Amino acid sequence: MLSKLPPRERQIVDVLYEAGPLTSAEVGEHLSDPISGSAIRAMLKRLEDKGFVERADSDRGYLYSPVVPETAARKSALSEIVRVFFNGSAAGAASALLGMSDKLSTDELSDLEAMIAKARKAKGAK
Amino acid sequence: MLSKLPPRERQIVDVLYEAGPLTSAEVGEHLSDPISGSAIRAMLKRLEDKGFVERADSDRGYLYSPVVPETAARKSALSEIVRVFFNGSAAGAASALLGMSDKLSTDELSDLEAMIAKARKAKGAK
DNA sequence: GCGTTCACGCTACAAATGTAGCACACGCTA
DNA sequence: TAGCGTGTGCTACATTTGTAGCGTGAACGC
Repeated sequence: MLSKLPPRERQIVDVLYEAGPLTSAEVGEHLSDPISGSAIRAMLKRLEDKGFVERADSDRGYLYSPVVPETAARKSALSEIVRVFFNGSAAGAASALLGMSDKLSTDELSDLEAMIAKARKAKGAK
Repeated sequence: MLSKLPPRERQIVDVLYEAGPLTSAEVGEHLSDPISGSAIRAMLKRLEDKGFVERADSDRGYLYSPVVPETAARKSALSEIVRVFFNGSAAGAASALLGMSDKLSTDELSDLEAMIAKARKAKGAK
């Protein structure tokens, strides 16, 4: 689980999820507070040893990417928040999300309504 | 920010958010993998020094609680996830939340629909 | 008054983390 | 070939974490 990672390492895998496969140098660029290249490489190695990231050869050097599929990581992260901050209520979290950002497009709102309709339907069917 | 905390300390503040003000002993009870009482107290002290938790006297001993208001912590945590896993789209995250849990009550669904309607309205007004 | 039981804090210490520096290998170019 | 620039890894080291043990003082029961 990602939540077992120390802050810096967590930050590294985060940028990996955020910006896809990256070289160690690119990871550094995406970091808000920069550290030396060798420091990053050391982190990456530790993460690799722990099994959180994997790397592949490329003409530009090694490309690192997270091992845990993004969908699983998402789910895990969301569950965590729902449990800790919303008393287990996914709907509460969703609601907070809606209230948080005022920059939702009409399309997005429609999509959400569709999701809700679907959920309701599934419920009825059951 | 909570994301700067090491895993164990993070875990401690999490139970504090989850279960409100607690004594150090109670924190231990809420921990999935138990550790010694003095270990917990040491953590709590560090968290206090760092300014993440505060404590108040009570007849049953000190009661610890997070310093950062829960609403702020929620928002911060959600933003984090939205940025890392959903490319900045809050709607995407909300959608994932809906899809994740099949145990949403009709009431909750209605609430969400109301939120959406409100968001749409605000958008139109703007 | 005396032994217990809590609730705490302090000290100590092993392990993990965060970081930098140095050295090496490879591909290019003057 | 000698001299760069790049991309890597290894080693070392200070700091931080994670954890337990011991000592102390207050509260409680006998």
